[in-house]
Amino acid sequence: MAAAPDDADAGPRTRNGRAAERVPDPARARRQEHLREHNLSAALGCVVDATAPPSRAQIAAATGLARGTVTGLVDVLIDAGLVRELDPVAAPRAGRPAVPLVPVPGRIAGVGMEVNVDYLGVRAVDLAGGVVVERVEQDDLRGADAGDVLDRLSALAGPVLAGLQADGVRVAGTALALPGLVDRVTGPLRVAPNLGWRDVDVVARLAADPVLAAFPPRLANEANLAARAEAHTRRGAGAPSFLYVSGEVGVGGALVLDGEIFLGRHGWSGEIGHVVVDGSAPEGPATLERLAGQDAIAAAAGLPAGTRFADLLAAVDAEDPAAVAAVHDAARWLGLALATVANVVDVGAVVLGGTFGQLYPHVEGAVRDALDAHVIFAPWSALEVSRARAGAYPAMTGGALAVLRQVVAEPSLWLTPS
Amino acid sequence: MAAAPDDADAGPRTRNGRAAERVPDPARARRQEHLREHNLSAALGCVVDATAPPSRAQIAAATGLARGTVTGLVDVLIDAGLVRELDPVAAPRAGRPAVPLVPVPGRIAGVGMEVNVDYLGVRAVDLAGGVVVERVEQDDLRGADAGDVLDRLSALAGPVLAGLQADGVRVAGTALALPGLVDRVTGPLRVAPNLGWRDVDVVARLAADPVLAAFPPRLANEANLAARAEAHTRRGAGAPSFLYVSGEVGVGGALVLDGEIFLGRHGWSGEIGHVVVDGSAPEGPATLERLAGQDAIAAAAGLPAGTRFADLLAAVDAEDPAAVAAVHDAARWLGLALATVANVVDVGAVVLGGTFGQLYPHVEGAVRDALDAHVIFAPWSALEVSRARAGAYPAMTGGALAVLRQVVAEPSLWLTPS
DNA sequence: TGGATAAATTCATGCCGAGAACAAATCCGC
DNA sequence: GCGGATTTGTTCTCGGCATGAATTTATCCA
Repeated sequence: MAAAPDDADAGPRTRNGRAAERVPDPARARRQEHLREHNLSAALGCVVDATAPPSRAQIAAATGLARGTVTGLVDVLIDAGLVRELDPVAAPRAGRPAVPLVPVPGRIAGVGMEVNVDYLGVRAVDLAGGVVVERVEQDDLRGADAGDVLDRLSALAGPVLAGLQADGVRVAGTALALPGLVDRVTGPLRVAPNLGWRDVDVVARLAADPVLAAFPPRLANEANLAARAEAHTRRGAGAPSFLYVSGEVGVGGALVLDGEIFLGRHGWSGEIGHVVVDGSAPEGPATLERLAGQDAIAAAAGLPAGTRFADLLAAVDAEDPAAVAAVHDAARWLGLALATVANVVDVGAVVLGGTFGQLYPHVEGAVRDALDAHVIFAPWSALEVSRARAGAYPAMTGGALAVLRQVVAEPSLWLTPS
Repeated sequence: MAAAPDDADAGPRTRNGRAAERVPDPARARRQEHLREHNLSAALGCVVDATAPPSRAQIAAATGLARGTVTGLVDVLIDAGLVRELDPVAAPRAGRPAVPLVPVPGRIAGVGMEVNVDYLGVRAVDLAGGVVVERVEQDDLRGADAGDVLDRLSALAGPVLAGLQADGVRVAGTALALPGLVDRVTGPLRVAPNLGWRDVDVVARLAADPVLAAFPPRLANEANLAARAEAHTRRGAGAPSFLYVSGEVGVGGALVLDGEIFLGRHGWSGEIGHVVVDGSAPEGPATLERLAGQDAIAAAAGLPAGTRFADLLAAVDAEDPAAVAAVHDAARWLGLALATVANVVDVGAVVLGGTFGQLYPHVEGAVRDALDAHVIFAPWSALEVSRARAGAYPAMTGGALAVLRQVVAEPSLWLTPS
């Protein structure tokens, strides 16, 4: 097990190969130097992930470190320009007021890019979680040439990166979300059915752009990154765990466990669209995507092939009986698939995003019913069902956050202001 | 060179009184001491998990620690009686011969117990992985009173525990495997359908036995523990990851990721028997267990209800056409369920245990076909399919190993020979 | 205004891993 | 058979770093 120099990966590996977490991971503190790194990471993580700016004392309490130790760690982070003090806030109690600590905004940014069926775009997020800049172009990219589209993405993202650097923002890296199967590191895109892409060396193509060449993107599945953004918005009371469903033209998904995306060997986990829910369908075993994908719903609703989602949504909101029934049917299949997954991974919540999020009022009931009926542990612990709250283009945000997570995981790489 | 100037740690290293005061342990006594604990654990883990006895130098290489550091760690483990040196083995190369290190056999044991539909038993395994003692009783326990069965288990396991202690074996703890839904720690058994149990406070009942009362068992699902044993036999080239299927009367399963059992929130993961594979079945959505459980196969084979598995196996081995067809059909459903799970968790291998292991030659083909056809990433990375190799009653072994894992995880608790 | 309370800092202490030097034990070529 | 090469294991010094107590700072409250 040598060093593993690929730090573009999903974080440092422990002896188990699992992604390292912030606080409760004893497996990483192997050497003395790693001890320091680990504690720096824990302190920075407290500041970055907190919903309210923590004081040094709160960091000490959260990490279990001595207060004096935290003082030293925070000094380092402040000197590096990663963290800044706010003015002390008078508390409604006796004692010296705490000094709130926040990530320095606009200092370090992660850049998330996305190519999807209907749009492509780029979004930069700083350590404080704020959107620094974003560009999105709407277009129907089904069947478009992969090279052309990637060149177009370069033209969009290159100036954004250049602009960030010109403004003195350090770019921590980039990530690219794609609606298909991509290897977890930087391997080629295997297949993106709804784009019509197959075996595309995305990174090489983007490297043709001189600016992007300096920031080779981590590739990831669109649903996985969207789930990361969702996990970010739901942090707070501990790291959330849920099953995320991202309906687009296809049906994607991701598994979030304790705030971490579960990637699996290659990063191909969460393909809930390929869950087989009807094994005795006349044309052969049918997957969820075939029964509840956008095209299937439109067809069942009596809408012409190639109907845009907006039209379907309009029909449903107008309470067109066929459309409502079609959505309800799809929701039932979705519920069955989710119940299946829940039985296998024992997760406590389901989050519906993408088109299913937009159709939420019309799918929630059927999904709940299916879960209650088919999840074996439902009588003791019912699954929570909710709607995605990460906002528009969550995969772009998720990609940026994935990059920023590297900064938090290894703060020592960012201590020298370059 | 063990021994050395013994005068042993007559006093616990007189840490200047600090040791005594550290006992309170505020939530998490952190860092510095955890570093030592972690490295001790890593060293012991190397010795325990290795397939060939490692030398100090190999431990240093595997953990990344300095050789001198490893010397110190190993000294502690040897003094504690957890590890022992073997005679140096002349190597076919230059250099001082390495001193192989092995766990001391028969010194510390984990005890795994199991209650299943057809038998109950207990097995003790020591740190070296050897079976110290075991007792199994065959009986049909379907519908038997839970209290009676647990008393019987007490009568079986109590003397085993007493005997171990009489022989000077330190019992690290006990685990109990059950064919049902149990909370991951020691919560009550929620439901074990094939035993006909529901909401049984297993731990309390076992505590009625004075010997067992001192070793309250960790409860776990039978398939989960069987998978742990399977992972143990498959260690070697790194920690294995696979999807384990345990066919008994029902169909259970477990997810093994990097050598660890994936438990989920409550320990209810892996219930592959409740995967919905035929959502449009006439009587309502059908689970894998309903279509490929033992009773379903027997019925499809034209055998009377309540047929014993041995009779089914005999019919299949005799190439009874109905039986072969029934098994093949079940295998197809199994393959669909496994493909579904693989699409969601991106794992690279499938291991068939329990009855599916015994039927392996008759199910392998259909399972492979289904996986190839329905796993989205199969064209790039086909799933390996293999048969369980952990031997008889794997859940008992897995339970014992689960207990021993605690010893490896926190060696400091076992340093004082008590 | 002084005491209580809490946050943050300072500092002496000691644990622990790193790394180098050294000792031990073997193989190999001459 | 002898010396050098090689690898394992031990010893020892050094320095990093967390710790915990004492101290300082800053506010609230009676």
